[in-house]
Amino acid sequence: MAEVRLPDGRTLEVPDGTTIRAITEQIGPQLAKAAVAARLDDRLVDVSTPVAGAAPLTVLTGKDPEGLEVMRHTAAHVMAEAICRLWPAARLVYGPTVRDGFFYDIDLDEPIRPEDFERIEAEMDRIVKEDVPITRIEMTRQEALERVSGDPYKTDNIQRADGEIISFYRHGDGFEDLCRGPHVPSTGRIGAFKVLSVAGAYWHGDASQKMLQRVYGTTWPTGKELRAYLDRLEEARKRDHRVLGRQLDLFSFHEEGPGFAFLHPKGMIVWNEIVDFWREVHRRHGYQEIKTPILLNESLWHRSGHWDNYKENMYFTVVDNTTYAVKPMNCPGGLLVYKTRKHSYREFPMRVAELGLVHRYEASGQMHGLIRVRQFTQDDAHIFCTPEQIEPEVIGVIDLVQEIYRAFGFEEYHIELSTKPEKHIGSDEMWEVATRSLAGALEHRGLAYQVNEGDGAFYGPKIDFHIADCLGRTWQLGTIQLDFSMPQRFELVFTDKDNTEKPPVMIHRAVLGSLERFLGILIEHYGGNMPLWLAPEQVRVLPISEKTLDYGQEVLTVLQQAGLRAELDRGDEKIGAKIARCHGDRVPYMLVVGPKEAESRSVGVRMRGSKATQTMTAGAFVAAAKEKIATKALE
RNA sequence: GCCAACGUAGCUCAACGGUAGAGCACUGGUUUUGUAAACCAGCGGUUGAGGGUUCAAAUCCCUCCGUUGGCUCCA
Repeated sequence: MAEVRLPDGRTLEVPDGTTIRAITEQIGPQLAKAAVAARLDDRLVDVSTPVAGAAPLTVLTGKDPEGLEVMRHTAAHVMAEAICRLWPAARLVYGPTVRDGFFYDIDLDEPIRPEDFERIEAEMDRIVKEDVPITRIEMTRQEALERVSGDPYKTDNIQRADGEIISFYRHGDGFEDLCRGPHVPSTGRIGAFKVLSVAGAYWHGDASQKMLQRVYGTTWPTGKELRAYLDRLEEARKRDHRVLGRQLDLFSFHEEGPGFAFLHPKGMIVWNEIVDFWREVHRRHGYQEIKTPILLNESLWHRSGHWDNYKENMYFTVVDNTTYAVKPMNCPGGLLVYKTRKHSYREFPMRVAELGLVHRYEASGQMHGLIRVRQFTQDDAHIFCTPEQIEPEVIGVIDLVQEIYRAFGFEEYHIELSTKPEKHIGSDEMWEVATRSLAGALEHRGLAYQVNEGDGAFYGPKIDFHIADCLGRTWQLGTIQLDFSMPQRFELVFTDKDNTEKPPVMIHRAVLGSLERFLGILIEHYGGNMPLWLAPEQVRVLPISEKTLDYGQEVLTVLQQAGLRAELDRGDEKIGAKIARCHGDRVPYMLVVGPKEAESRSVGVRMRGSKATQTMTAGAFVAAAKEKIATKALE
């Protein structure tokens, strides 16, 4: 007899070899109908799996995250079959689930186009209606290799698979695919699906390999959930910083300068507020600030190693037969400043910041609004210190990063530690010491992090801070990079206690990363609704009619005298229209002034996003607003 | 850079072989308004650029530029 323990604590005794499906039938017809897969003894399995011995069993339905993932995985297979029916020449490569959906990589010379999606969905519908059982076939690795012989992709997949038992899944008569599983019991059980997009993807993510067609889709337990998901996507697009940037007149891009952002007056207000705050925090954390040139002689870049390691991302210009590079990084210039005089251990740690404008040539396909550009301002700093000071300094930077992110309301970010890449300078020993110090600092602060082997900068390992945009794509903001190489290349020294000259350790770090990117992420984070301290226009005075325009002007003067960024709506529209426009412009406060308010010398305060109004004196409003600004209230 | 799609008025979109149209914005006028968009009129386009096919091209074909979604690469 087998003994399965259910999540509610019950134990069921069934004969060995009883399938999970039979057990679900025993528990209840509802569950039997809803079951898509199961977790048996901590393994994800098909419901057709027989049980033996004693094991915990959790039956999964589309409501469980794991069950939904199984549905999505099966949906990928169903889509693959549909595509194979429509394009018999298609070769299947790899079809995993991703967040909120799945994709299948397909090798097919004829392009699959968005107008084909309906045909694919119709064919999938047919497969779903057929509702054929999905069965698992197991065999040895050798048998599996023979079964797929001639198919380079599946052969490769088998060679990469773990374990000696290789499984295939088959549904209907013809369709079979190499797969670890598990899958839902039949093709009728994949929920409400939609084919979303198609894009090129290199085999194994290697640009030297063939480009495959990656077809993306999603599926949800019910049509209602599918529609809710599509609505969410639609909503997310409204938060897109490129859309809001145009709508709110913050910035623009032009064909004349692809990848170079033009900041408009309102965008500059946000920018300057960020910079003011940044300077205040950095002064408090013991940073000095410098500014170095954008164009520097090519020879400097030979010395720094950028010529050998970064040339393809750099811009150059020739004047008087001399080649200058447009700086892609601020460090070499900062090192020239360091070398203008002797340094003592007493100055260390020396924290030198620079809001440096850098240019990096990015291939055309990777630009993305403000988030990925060819010219950006790094909130850079270089910390010169002794080896003993590395860990406390890195901890200090981590604390600084957390303080600044918190001020903007960023609670969700993740941390990555990147190690030695193939193309690098410096000895293996240096890399090891540097990498250990970074990990040590993270562990000291008890922060979880993910290791990216081989993803470091060419001069040292790094810690990166990543934040997601409106569509869930994550981007790197802050970074802490250790560098034992650059000081050697530039023969930097400091005089130590024992009166000998030694090379300092250099830490490159950025908190916001790129101001442009940060601004983009910030816009999406707030959906354009900037907190009061950042809002380009903080208050708008709305007269009920021209009759109270004069009083409105008076209130405006009070607001402006108090240092608030305020405007007066002089239009002759009705008050409802003026309010609607304020919402569109994302103005945090609306002050309605009509005859009543003029009479009592007050203002009717209405907050963005709310219907409630409150009457108070202009002075009381100013005091409350200034308090919010001073504390950088997030509302 | 690669794969696919897209590019029409300032913005959002329509017209899909027969000499470009709407809403919003903008300008002028009417209205003098009480809490999420009053009314009328006007202005506005060598349809991203260049070439080709055709009696005729926004529409079909080619090249380039830009943008979008991915891949690769990075802040």
